[in-house]
This record gives sequence, C-alpha cells and structure tokens, in this order.
Amino acid sequence: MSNSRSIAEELRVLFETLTPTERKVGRVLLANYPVAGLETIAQLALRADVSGPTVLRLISKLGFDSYTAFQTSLRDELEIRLQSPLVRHDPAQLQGDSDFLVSYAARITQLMQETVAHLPRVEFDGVVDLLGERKNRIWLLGGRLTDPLAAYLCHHLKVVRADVVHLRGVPSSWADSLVDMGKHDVLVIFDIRRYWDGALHIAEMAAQRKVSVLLFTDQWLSPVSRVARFTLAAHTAGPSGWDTNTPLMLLVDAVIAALNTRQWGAISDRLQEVEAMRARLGEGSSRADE
Amino acid sequence: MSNSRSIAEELRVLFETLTPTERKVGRVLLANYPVAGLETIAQLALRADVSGPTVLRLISKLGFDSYTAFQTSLRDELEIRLQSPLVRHDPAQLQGDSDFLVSYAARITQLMQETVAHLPRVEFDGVVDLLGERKNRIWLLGGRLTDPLAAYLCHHLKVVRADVVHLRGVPSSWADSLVDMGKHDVLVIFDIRRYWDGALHIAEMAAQRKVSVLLFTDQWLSPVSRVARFTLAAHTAGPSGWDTNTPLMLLVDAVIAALNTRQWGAISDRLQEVEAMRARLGEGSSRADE
DNA sequence: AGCACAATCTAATTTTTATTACATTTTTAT
DNA sequence: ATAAAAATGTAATAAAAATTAGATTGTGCT
Repeated sequence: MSNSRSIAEELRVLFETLTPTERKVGRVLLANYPVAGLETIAQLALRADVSGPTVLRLISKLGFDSYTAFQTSLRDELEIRLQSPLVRHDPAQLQGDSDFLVSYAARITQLMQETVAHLPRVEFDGVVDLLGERKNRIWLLGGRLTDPLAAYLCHHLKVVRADVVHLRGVPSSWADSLVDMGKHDVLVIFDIRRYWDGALHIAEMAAQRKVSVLLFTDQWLSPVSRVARFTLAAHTAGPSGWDTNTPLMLLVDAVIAALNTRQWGAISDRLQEVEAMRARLGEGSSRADE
Repeated sequence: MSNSRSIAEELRVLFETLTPTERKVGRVLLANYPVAGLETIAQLALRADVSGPTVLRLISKLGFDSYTAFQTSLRDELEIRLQSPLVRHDPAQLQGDSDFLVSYAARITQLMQETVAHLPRVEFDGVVDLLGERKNRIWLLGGRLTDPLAAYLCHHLKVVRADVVHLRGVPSSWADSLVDMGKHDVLVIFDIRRYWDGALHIAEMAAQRKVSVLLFTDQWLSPVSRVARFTLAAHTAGPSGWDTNTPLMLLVDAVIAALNTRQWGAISDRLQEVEAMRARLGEGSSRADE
C-alpha cells in the first residue's frame, strides 16, 4: 500500500472510476466502515448484492494483492483509531493547540481509562497478593526508561515489607541473585517496547526455577508475558505518537495503594485523618520527602 | 452468548476460571480489543504464543459454538460501538465502586484534572522554554521518592539535548557542580512533602548564583518555591490518604511532550544519531526499552 | 441489427482456515 | 514418588474461504 491515507479516503477518491457494481460494494463498505470489510468476501458480496469476484476486483483496484492483505490493513487502521480518538497519532495536532497541557492531560486521562478498562481484575489482585505475601522475596528489574518506575515501586514496597531488592547495574551481576531464587521469589519486570531481550532471558530462567514473574508492560505486551505469571498492561500511546509512561505509573501506584489498604486494614482510616490534619495544620518538620 | 454483556466483560468475569495458557490468549485479546479477535486463529495463537486449539477452547468457554460465531459477535459489537463514538467504553465497565482499581483510577484522574486546572500556563511554558534552550546546562535533583522521576526526566532530556546531568549520591559531592553554575544553568528540583531541607539549601545557593531553579512539587508547595523561578505543582493527595506521584509524572510527561513537539525538527536528526550509536553499541548488552 | 467490449456472474480450483482426535506434557493429590 | 487428572500441543481432517478461468449478460457504437 502506497501512502498513509486511510483506506476509506482512498476508496472515496477512487469511487468515480469504479464500475456500477463495484460502487455498490464501495457504498456498503463506506456505510459500515470498517466492519463490513472485516467480513468474508461472500458476506460482503451478499450485503452489496454482487458476486465475490466483484468484491475482489474492487479490492484489487484499491491496490491490494489479496483480500487478506486488505483486511490486515483495515485492522491496523482500526487499532489506531480505537486507541486514541482524541489525537490522531499526529504530534503536530498538539502543537497547534492553544492549550497544550489541557489536551495532553485529556489524552493521558483517556489512556488511563483504557488501561483500567482492559485490565483483568484477577491479574491485578494476583499481583497484589504476591507482593503482599511476607514469605516471598521480591526482586525488581526495569529497562532504561522504566527503571525509575522499578525504583519507585521498590521504595514503596520497602515501607510495607522486608526482602525487597532492586536489581541495578550490569545484567551479569544478577546471575548471583538468580541462582538462589526459587518458588518463594517474585521477580517484577518492567518491559515496554522496544522490548529488551535481556529481560526475556532473565524471565525465562527465573520462570524455570518456579519464580513468579510479574510483568508491567504496554498494551502490545512484552514477550516476557509468555512466561509471566501475571501481566499488567498499560496503554501508553498510539504507535506513532509520543509514548507516555504515566498510565504505567498509575498501575504501580494503584498496586502500592492496594497493598497499603490491605495491610493497614482497619487503622488506615485513622491514619488518613491524622495525615489530613497534619497537612492542614502546616508543618515545621524537615527531612526527606515522603 | 445469550446476554447483553460485552464479550470483553464476559472474558474478564471468566478470567479466573481459565487455565494458564488460556489466560495468555485472554490477555492478548483484552490488550488489543477487539482487533486481535478479528484475526485468524493462527494469528491470534501466534501472538499469545499458544496453539490453535487453546484459542478455540477459550472461545468455546466464552460460549461460542465456533470461532466464526465469535468473530461475528465481535463485529456486531464493534459496529455498535463505532456508531456512537462518544461512548467509547461502556460506562457500566467503569462503574461499580466495589472495584478498587476503577475507583482508584477515578480519583487519580480527578487529581490530574485539578492539577492541570490550577497550573498557570506561563509557568508551564516557562519551564519548557528553559529546558529547551540549548545554551543552558540542566541539572536534575530528586528526593527519596521523587528521584525516579528525576531520572525519568533526565533520560528523556538526554534524547533531546546535550548538557543534562542527574545529580546522584551524597549531597556533599554536588558542591563541585554547584560552584561552576551560573546564569546559564538550570537546576530542576523535585521536592514533595515532607520537604527536604537539603533541597532548600541547594536551591538557595543556586539561586544566589543566578541559576534558574525549576521546581516540581505538590500542591502545598515546597519551600524551595520561594527561590524557584518556575514552580509546577501537582495535586498528589491520593485516596486512602496515601500520596500518589502519578499527577507529578503527568507534568513531567507533559513537559517532555511539549519539548518534543516544539522542536521536533531539530530533534529528529539528533534522535537518529543517538539511535545509530545505540545500535552500534550492541544490542546484547544494552537495555533497550523505550 | 450486430459486432466489440466491458462488466458481471457461475462454477471449478486452490488455498487457507477451522476443527477434531489423540498423543504428550505438566500438574495435582495421595 | 507415583498415579490420576488436567492441560496443552501435534498432526490429520473437514470446512470454508479466496482466487481463477471462462461463460454469460449487458452496453454502446456504426
């Protein structure tokens, strides 16, 4: 396929050059775009009241070698469209916006909602369970951009529990840690595209030793998900847009909050009030941030 | 599939009763819903790294007699959804306060909106200007919990420009850097409560030397804001009294995005060089995620 | 009217896809 | 540790789909 125009646009341009029956197909396609194109040739032909070959000729005029290629293209298009209706994977659109921050926040909000809507509950609960279990030892591992998130999660976990280690530095040094791991260890991996081979290797080795692998990734799912016990996927942006890790951080934050709520159970309410009061009264205290 | 629940919901409900490999399929399906389900069994199986029959077993558990029936149902659902573009994910999905994750996300979303609503535009633009100015040198500094955010911003800035340094380790070692700073330096500080005296001292010393201090903080404003040239405040009071840094990350992300869109032309060359170098440095050893 | 040409369909063929039966592996419980 | 049960994959098979070839219909032109 030549350019970046949508198939629908392409079809509209081509429309006047089409034969009468081909137009019938075109109309059906545009009227129920893109769903109609995802049906079989026979179904589409029936809808348009034409024969299969006619459909095929139209597809071929659109520049596709096969109906399959056409459908693949449609699906790709659809995927992008469903991901971010606000911003059409076009950074320039944000630029012209009078209020960059507002539209940016709106977009992230949307991504966050998508993230939450797509996340299976058992996955989330499973992660919280595993991280909350005292008997387990926790190991954290992040990629270049996600290591800060691993560090962030590490800090918070350390508040709640013992046996939390953030793996840093060169991969080779992790081997020592790895050999000692067993079924009471939990390896938390952050891996977003482009995915990191090293993470997969380590995850595979860990999984072989019955280590529970938890994965934080993007909606395209790192290959690590194949060996992971639980996977939390965040929607991080459209394919050609600028990625954001904020939805991923939402997940991290939510896990932390869930852990806190669970662990502190009854006293959390009281703690809340105390916290709120302290904030309202203002504070003269010092020390590092928390 | 007798009832009116969406297939995605159905799948989420069923999730915990699924076998491990079936869950893999479920994850892929939910992460790329509904497009993944419109592919062939073989394609879907490949994505999820399982066999065809496993996909089929899942579909059957969902109550479909055949894969074709499943796809038809998906398409019908999609058609309805596309007709009313405003209702993107059925609201029912987002309702139900019983669900921790959903209500948590809702709270954070609100905090983000508050954050954006309260943030003066000139502050935001000022930060972007300063960070985008090539002549300036950038120094980053974070607190215990916010250092990951500093690291995150640092990574992204390095993609866009030179002269970016993340100050790590013990405060005393920063003195060397500090004495060299002048009016062409920008010191980015992350400080949320409880505020850190060290940050204030450094900020004061820097300000005296005409260094531009940029502050990322919470809505109660770190004392650093008194000497800061620009302050970006995020609303961070999370549910259950536990703070969340997600809105802060939103700001960081927004700044990065603004920088990227603003000077896209200039960046792209640099980006290519960086990419090329990274590739040359070998893919086996380096952490590749991005 | 009748020829040429385009448009379209029918039906056969090929290719792909879904489905089934069964073997193998993994897990669980004793 | 061992057997039973569950889960999963392999490979053969059946079904359905896409694609092609050629026949048929319709249209415009002299």
